[in-house]
Amino acid sequence: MKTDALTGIAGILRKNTYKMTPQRRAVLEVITGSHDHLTPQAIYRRVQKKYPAIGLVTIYRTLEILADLNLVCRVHAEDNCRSYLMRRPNGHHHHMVCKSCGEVIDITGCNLDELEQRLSRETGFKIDGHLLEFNGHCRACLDRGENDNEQR
Amino acid sequence: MKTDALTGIAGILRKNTYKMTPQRRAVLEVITGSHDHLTPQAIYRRVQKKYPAIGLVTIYRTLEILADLNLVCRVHAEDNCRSYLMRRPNGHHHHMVCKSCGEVIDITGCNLDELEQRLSRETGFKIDGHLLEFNGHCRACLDRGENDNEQR
DNA sequence: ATACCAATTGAAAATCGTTTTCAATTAGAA
DNA sequence: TTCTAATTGAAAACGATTTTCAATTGGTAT
Repeated sequence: MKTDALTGIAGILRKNTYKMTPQRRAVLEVITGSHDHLTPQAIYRRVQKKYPAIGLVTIYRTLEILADLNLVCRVHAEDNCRSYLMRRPNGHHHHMVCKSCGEVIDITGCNLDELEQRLSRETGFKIDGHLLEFNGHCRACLDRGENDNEQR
Repeated sequence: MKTDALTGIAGILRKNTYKMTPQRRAVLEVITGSHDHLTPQAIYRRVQKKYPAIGLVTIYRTLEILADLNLVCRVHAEDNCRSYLMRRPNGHHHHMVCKSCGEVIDITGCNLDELEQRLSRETGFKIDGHLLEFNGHCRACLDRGENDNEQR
């Protein structure tokens, strides 16, 4: 499964004149292996365990490419404006983020279309899109006290 | 009207052991006078026209206080994670931002409660809040070509 | 297998936004 | 007017991100 996904991604990269390198593979493994949203720094630290020579710049560059190709999502939390997540559903979706552990749940089917249409009609705005994220605490964190600190 | 609002704010500041200074008044005049969301830099540039000696640090410090007192809103847009806006409706609301001119329209009544309740029920999450913003182009910009560049 | 070229890499420096430090100034209560 | 705590601006510190550049490497063509 993991290998399949990565070779698939390798193909997508090649199609766009990008190359699959061990560094990029390591970054992808970290992102794929996490259900949390991770900052570039967090990804860096994790990748270093498997690939100590990697540079932080490479993380940034890889993330930029992956985001351009829509392979990863960039999450905008209130506190932390930049972290990344493997793109799981293919279509339009949003995220619900646990403030304690960083767990992210995908949400498909936001019912904002009718609101958008109403707003458009009332204000004359042409609405291109929206940014929607829910934040709170997941069941597991609630159960064990929910007072954990933010993960970085 | 302008003077009234500012003296009202002066009172709120005093109640919280803050002082009303010419610098803070200048910042407030800029924010009050704009219907766009403004970055600290943008506010700085505008305030400088009336008050050239002001320091950028003062802008940051003033914004922090005003946001703490809930007198201004901090807006998180996709591109720009930090800009400020006079707080207009008092309760829960969101913004619709024009990508061309920066015009902001307040939206009260997002119908997300039922979605939140459903998600909560289905996933066990305790949802604290959400981040919602619409972006697009306002009527005026559409009419005159809509190709303007981003404002900073 | 080999050669080749464009893409990629890491280190260091540059840049940007933001925060901290500090000594001098100022608002506003007494 | 006096006094004190709050405020100010400059400079330095800081952290995140980007740019520059010479050296390396992936993958296609041979």
